[in-house]
Amino acid sequence: MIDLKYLRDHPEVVRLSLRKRNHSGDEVDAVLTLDEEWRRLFTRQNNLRAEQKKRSEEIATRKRYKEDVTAELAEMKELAQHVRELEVTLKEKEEALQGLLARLPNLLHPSVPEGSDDSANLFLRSWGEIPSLSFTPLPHWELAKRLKLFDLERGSKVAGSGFILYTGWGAKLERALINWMLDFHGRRHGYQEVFPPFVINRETAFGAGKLPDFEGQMYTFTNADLFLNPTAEVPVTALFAGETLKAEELPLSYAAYTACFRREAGAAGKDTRGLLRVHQFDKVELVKFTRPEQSFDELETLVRDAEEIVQALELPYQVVELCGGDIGFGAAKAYDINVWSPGVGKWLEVSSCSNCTDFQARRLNTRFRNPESGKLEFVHTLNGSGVALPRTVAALLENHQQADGSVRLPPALVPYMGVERITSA
RNA sequence: GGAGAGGUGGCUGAGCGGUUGAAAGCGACGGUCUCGAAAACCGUUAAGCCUCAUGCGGGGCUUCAAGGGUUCAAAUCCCUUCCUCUCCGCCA
Repeated sequence: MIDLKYLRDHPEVVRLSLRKRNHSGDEVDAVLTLDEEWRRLFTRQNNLRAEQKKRSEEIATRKRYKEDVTAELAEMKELAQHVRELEVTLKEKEEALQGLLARLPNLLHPSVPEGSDDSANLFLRSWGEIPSLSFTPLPHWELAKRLKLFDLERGSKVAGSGFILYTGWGAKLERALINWMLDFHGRRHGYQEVFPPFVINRETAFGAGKLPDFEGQMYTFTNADLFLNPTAEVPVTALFAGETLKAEELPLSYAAYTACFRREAGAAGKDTRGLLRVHQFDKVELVKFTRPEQSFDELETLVRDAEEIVQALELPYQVVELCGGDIGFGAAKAYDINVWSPGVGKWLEVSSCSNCTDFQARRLNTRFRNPESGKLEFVHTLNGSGVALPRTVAALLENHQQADGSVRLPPALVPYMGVERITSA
């Protein structure tokens, strides 16, 4: 949520930020108009309530002296009715205003590049060499078939297309990667491990910015008002909703594994083969709660932490900064990590790291007391994949495939897998 | 799922429908005392919003799990929902 007061004082800044995101910016005027109406009504109601309270107290005193108050009670009845009516219209206005505000994306950091889609994302750096193989690299679904790593048909049979059944070494690799990533972030970068629920309620989904506009991307239940979690960012960011964190313990860093569920409605075809786009996937997510002045520095270390994962997996990657048109709803600034996939011949997004500034914290009401000012302030929240598994597995298989059809495992994974390579035997 | 108990400020915990935004205690902060500290004593100690002044600040409204209702007036009465605890049932 954007700060309404800020929007009032700096409508131009908000408008420009919206335009950078391919919005018209007219939302700002709608908010301002509604806000003015609301304030007018609010002041009126405020004054009426003050009168009501004052006269109620008078009635209380007069009754104590056994005076007759029937005339007053009649008048007050009318006043109470008036207040009630005003309350209803005020509430309508307020809900409309909140509705508009809840749909405004976060303010972009001024450094975010201009651009309407991912083609305008800014290349920052790359790491590793694209392997030059003596043979034609196979795509991961082909390797998986030969090595019996996952079974797309049977996954479809039990749940539907886009739900993967991992088998044998494929299943073990999935488990190994999860354990290794959690250990890695815990030991090397000091993230505290949490294992959140895989379902989230409405408040949590709203707080993270997934509602009201992205409800369609989540799986819902017919017999409970819950959602299957689309990313661990949602439950972990909401951990301290309504709480006040201690300034001295910030920044707080958490690493969480969850399965992630996404409807990906309408997505089918060439970009969705194998593990490229699925309805359920595993992900280790990194979440930070920071003081406002730290958050952009923390974003840099967050990306580096995620990069170390793909480095240890020996996967060539590039880091790009997302442009205004490609950046997520809650993010003020974001980076993607894309690994090279020789079998598919594409860069695959395996991580997205965002600074959501106070956008989610305001929705969730997660604050800290600033020791300098003594005031309560919203924390900043950050999240980043560290990293998402399916495309990482795809890139791992494709980059480390050998001429003999086996797949070499990077040293980091060997202790977790118990073997140095995956073979069909 | 059934039965019961309960949800009040940072915490513990009072609260006959009418100066109770809320006693008391603890904690925290400030002060007195002290060379310093402890103890003792004194004081301060919720948040959000609107508005005036915009330097401190002033005025008003809201908030006692959440939502609705009764009433001139609700922490207090009624209804619904959520959560916690105990017992039962079911279950890996």
